[in-house]
Amino acid sequence: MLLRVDPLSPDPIFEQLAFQVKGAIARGELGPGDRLPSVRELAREVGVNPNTVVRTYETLEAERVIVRKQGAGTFVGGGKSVLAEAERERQLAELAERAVTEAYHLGFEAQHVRAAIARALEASQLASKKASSGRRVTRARKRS
Amino acid sequence: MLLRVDPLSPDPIFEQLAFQVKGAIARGELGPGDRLPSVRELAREVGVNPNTVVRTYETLEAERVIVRKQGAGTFVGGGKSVLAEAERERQLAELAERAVTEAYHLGFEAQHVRAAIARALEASQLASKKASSGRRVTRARKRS
Amino acid sequence: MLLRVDPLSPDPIFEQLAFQVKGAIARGELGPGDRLPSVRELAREVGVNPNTVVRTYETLEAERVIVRKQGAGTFVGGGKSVLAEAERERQLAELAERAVTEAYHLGFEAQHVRAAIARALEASQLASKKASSGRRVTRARKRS
Amino acid sequence: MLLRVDPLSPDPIFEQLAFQVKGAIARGELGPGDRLPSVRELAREVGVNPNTVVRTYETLEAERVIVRKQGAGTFVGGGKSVLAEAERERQLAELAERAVTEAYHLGFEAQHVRAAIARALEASQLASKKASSGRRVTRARKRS
DNA sequence: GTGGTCTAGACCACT
DNA sequence: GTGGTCTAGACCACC
Repeated sequence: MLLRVDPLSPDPIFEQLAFQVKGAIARGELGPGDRLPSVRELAREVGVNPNTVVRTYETLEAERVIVRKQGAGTFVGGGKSVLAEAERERQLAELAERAVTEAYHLGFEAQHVRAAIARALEASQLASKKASSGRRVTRARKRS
Repeated sequence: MLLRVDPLSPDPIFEQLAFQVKGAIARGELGPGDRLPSVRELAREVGVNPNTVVRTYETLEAERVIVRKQGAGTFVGGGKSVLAEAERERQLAELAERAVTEAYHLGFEAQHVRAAIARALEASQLASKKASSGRRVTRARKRS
Repeated sequence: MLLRVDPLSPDPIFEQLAFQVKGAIARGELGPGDRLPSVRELAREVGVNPNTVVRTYETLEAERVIVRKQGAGTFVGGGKSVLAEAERERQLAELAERAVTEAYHLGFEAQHVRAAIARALEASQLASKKASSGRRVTRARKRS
Repeated sequence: MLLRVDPLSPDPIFEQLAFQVKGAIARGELGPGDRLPSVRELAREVGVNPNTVVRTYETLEAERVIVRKQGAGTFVGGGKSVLAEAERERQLAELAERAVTEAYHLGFEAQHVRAAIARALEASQLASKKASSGRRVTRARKRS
């Protein structure tokens, strides 16, 4: 897994890292049980303060994306959302509305939005019907 | 137009308000030339400091969504994006990737994401082929 | 970098400061990645309220001239315009017309305007064909 | 003379009008002694409050561009700047620096700036060596 | 330490 | 009346 930070981005570093980890999982590059780098290791790799990596892992753990085990390390979680069905639906609707509103103000039309979403889905695990087997194939390829 | 703020949200108040204005425009509830509430009026309505509303309007003006005219009021702008094509495409791709990644971690699959986007598009101006006439129809309906 | 404000100017303080920062960048005294004074430091130096400096930095960030990074500082941005070609041309034509009209009413003739523009170009990064190397030379000189 | 205001412009209306009058003079469409519309007439033509036109004429009179004569009307002035030589030079240098700095941040190079200035000069009275005769020719043509 | 947000309240400029 | 600017001072988030 290769993470990098863009020092010219307005987004906080810990958020950039957290989003990249979530993206790697969504693309199948990382799966349940996979071990993440230690705080010190990752901090050295991307050249940031260890505190910032700690913040990244705290954020991801709060979202149940990863689990940190004392003395053992940090691992990708099972991927099950712990939210109630209604809350999940609400968040999905909200992020969809957010995307559509922003796209509207960028001057795009419905077809462009659908195409962009299709491309993003294609790049993710969500493209294939059988997500779990698809993920393993991807990872096997990367390791060969 | 009815705006409200959630004081418990991690998003700043001025951004909550700005997004709601952008949403109202995207849904066609507000169109080019329409007048927004005065700074003091909106501040009173939602119970925040006038400076916070000023901040909201500043943000929206910087994005070319509205224009503020001293002594006259604040109005919805023309709506044309002034960004280069490459930048617009980049922002569209980024917001699509973001939406898909978040949806994945909420446990949704491709079909759910497409459906949510479809619903959001339906609620927006982007649903109809002829956006400008669509807006007028929507507003006419509200008045009948 | 030495900034100062003229309290008697009709231009607002935050704009005076913003223009001086843009000028320093255009002259090559500041380049991509360089750090600007902290909000509190600059506020103390020029004798204004920190909020006014925040306003300056917000304005410059909205124009993509600088980036503000919470906890880290404020830095000069990459410098690439994200505006569409047509918009850039429109703004260039407008500022040229404005300059020429003002010069006319000051009683100057074409040759004076061309000479003044030539002098201003000479003092900027735009004088040399290779802008990026030119900047480094300028800064190296300042340090010797 | 045809003046118009852009309600979507962020510039104050009185400034838009004042700049257009100065532009018409710089282009030779108006010359010394020519009569400007009355306040009420101009206010009706462009559809603004008479107070705004009063403000426009006050601004132009303060800059010695026009003269208002009680009961007679408002006329274009002689065009002589009343500023000291040093102050005129300072203002010319400042407006040139302003234009160059803005052009730099729009991503233009020296040649583009020179070309834009050349085009603006061409559209103005400053293009011809003999400004006064050139102006009269232009006006004669318009009236024929 | 850095920037980010918000309140409170003043005074000015424009229509 | 409208928006525009500035000060003062508080508290929070990030590194």
